[in-house]
Amino acid sequence: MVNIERAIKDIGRLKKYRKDELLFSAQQKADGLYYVQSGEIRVFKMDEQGREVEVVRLEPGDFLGEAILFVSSVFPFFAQAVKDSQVLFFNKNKIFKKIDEEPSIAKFFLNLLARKCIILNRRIETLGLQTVRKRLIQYLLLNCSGEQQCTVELKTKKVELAKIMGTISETLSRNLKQIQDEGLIEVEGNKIHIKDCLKLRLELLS
Amino acid sequence: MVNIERAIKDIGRLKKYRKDELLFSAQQKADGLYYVQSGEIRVFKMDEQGREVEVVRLEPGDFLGEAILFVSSVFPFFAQAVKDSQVLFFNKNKIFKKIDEEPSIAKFFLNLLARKCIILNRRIETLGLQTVRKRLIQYLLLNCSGEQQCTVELKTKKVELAKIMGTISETLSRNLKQIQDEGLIEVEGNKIHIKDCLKLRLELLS
DNA sequence: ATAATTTCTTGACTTAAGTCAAGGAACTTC
DNA sequence: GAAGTTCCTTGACTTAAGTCAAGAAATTAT
Repeated sequence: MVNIERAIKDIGRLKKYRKDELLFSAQQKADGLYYVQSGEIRVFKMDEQGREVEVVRLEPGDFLGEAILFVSSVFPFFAQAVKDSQVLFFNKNKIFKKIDEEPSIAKFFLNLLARKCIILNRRIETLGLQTVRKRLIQYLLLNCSGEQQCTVELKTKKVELAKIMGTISETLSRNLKQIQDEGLIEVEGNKIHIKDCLKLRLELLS
Repeated sequence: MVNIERAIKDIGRLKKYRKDELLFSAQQKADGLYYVQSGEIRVFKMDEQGREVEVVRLEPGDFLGEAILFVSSVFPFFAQAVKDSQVLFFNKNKIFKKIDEEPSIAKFFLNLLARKCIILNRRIETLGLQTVRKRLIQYLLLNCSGEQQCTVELKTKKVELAKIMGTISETLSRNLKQIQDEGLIEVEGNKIHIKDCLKLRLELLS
């Protein structure tokens, strides 16, 4: 597996972006995919009113554009460096050529896409929960280490987190406060300490 | 592309299921993936209270278990034939062997998974909308032909559809009625006729 | 066809979530 | 370190959605 990753990195071309610089815009031709090596990337869309809506935030180790690569030809969103960042860019044609030579490369990407599907399915299950409270608790549980006591660090602003959970920042704020008042979590800036993971999980049942 | 599909079908083993028969249960070892040729398959989970929660309903041409195949080893859900059905079963090992011989097989599955990711992303966007009304409209628009006037046929019971949209059947019912009263759609059993696709789309902006 | 389920709709009511507005906390910038 | 942003929280209020209960409508079974 280490060899495959090495082989894959060999196809990549290193690109550097300064803070706030765009990696690409929506509607731009998608001729490859990206792998974040350092820094932080913000992926967002524009809604009808022209406001930016964050889709996801990427950290070192994350891929971007995998799905589009094998299906469509233009990016459906924008990508922007939040900090100075280094990414590897993989050209579509190079990858396809490499797959012909080396099938394990294909398996790597199959695994990558499959994992993505699983993550997306989890998010769908989360969003399907009926109350913001439950969606929030589920979100915390999915993003924590799973230990009895642990900490979830929010990488986005609360407005964005609210949007991701299908609500607004005020409601998110109130729910966080309520769960905190019940002694289940402790909010400290963008860190949320979970006091008792198991107890929190039980909240989803009621 | 036709050849690839033929090559893939050659690896598959035909399996027949009678109405209500289970294809597999949750926690069962996932040693392959399925392709629906005829009939209808219901995929569902069990929630904490032991109630069945439908995940998706599959029709001829649909795949099942693609993502799990390349990642995990057990199915996270149940699959059951709604009608007498014929499916092709693809053994995991056979697929992996075939990929080594024939890279285009890999590309087929890459495409399959990538499409799946895109569909899942759409569902996430739908679920992220704040009102049931908007989620419902978005759902209709995503499942219609796109023509000015068209019909969406609901394949599931309304309780299930409600769950998929993160709400309950009563709320779904009321929303459908309201949109109908506004003259945008016409509900006729499990068929929903869209009177004016463009007008309906405009509803998402407000 | 008739009866028996099951599924869908509707009404009255409760609860959760969104809106608007204001103030406070935490960053930036100079 | 003060001024200016931007982001977060809180309160009062409105609107949307969930709950419970009853009855229609549609299926399925007899």
